[in-house]
Amino acid sequence: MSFRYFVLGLLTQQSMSGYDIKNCLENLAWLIGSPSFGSLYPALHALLEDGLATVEVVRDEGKPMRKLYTITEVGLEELGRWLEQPPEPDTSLKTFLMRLMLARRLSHPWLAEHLERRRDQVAAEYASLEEMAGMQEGAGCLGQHLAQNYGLAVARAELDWLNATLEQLSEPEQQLSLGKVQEDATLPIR
Amino acid sequence: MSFRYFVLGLLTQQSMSGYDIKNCLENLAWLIGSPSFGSLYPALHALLEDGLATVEVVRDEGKPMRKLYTITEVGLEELGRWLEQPPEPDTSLKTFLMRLMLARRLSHPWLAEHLERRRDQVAAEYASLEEMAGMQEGAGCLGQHLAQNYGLAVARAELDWLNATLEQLSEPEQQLSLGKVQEDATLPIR
DNA sequence: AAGCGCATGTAAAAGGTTACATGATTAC
DNA sequence: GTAATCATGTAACCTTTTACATGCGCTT
Repeated sequence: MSFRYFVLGLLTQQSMSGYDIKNCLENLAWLIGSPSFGSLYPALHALLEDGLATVEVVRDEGKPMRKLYTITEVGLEELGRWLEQPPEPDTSLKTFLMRLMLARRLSHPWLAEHLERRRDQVAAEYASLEEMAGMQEGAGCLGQHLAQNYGLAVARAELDWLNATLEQLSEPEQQLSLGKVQEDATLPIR
Repeated sequence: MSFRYFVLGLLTQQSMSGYDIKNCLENLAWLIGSPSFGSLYPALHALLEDGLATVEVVRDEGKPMRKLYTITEVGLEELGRWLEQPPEPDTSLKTFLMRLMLARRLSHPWLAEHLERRRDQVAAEYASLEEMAGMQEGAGCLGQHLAQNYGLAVARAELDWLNATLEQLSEPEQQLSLGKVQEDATLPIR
């Protein structure tokens, strides 16, 4: 399950509690989904058991107790292995974005490869949708026509973004126009 | 589970076997996913049990036996009920597209409402992503920056498409530029 | 006769959600 | 004192995938 690794990746940015993680994923639920506590807490327990993270009970005055999870060395290695896992023909936007979000831990060439892979996948989907649309040539019922158009529009937007970003990446002096980006910045938790 | 109703909806276009359905969804796996046989066949059995569909064993010469599923009157009613179900704050593109694909069975005003609902949802997500991006103002680490941009680009494309389509819908004489659309056209199965 | 594409199906396992249970603290 | 927010956790349930099992008919 990839959520497990994504959560592990989030811990590289900041030690967090289950509640923190939930809050920080809530904002992105649309893009990558947000797990329920019923799966999040067990996932954290599993990270502990596998030695990929450690806990520390924190007692801030005037606040309920929290359990801060921190990634371990072993966790970092395991995460690295997941991030650099080969091909994986996964068409899901979700998985792509989960890895993209952890880009800080990615080498520059790996990032480019990640984006290129996505571009190739989307391009293939785009072509197959176009072919489907061509096959029906004015036929095809309303719903399918609409759904195909929708899919084509989204795919086109993805391809444009990917191509533009890859181009920026290939100009090393530009650094993606992200000169101001702080390497240690974190997701807003609440 | 919405897949069940979607499968039922596909049967309104054509009587199909489980294998047919799988093939015809494979093309759209990118957009709405394709269930495995392990869930598809049981789903079809369930439709039978509930009287929403009937089977007929077909033996074409020189071919293995197939089970053709056909939607019943009761199935049509049940499907109608599902399609017209109220709000449902579902942000998933998948569910939206599943219903959109069955648009033929939707009344014109219902279709517009369906699109408007999606537009409102996407607009809300867009706003919240923009707000998040604003909060970080040049901060935020590379990955989050990229993921947010990606999400914004996709949302923008969706909004453009939805607005354009809604506009076309509001010009009744245009009929969505789909004058040639055949009401009885079907999805290509293989 | 071996292998492949068609075609259907089941059982075990994995993964997730829902609903529930608990408890501290703050605001009204 | 009671509702709301913070915070963690468990168990029952539902769904889905994975892996397996089966069999026809065509081609080599």
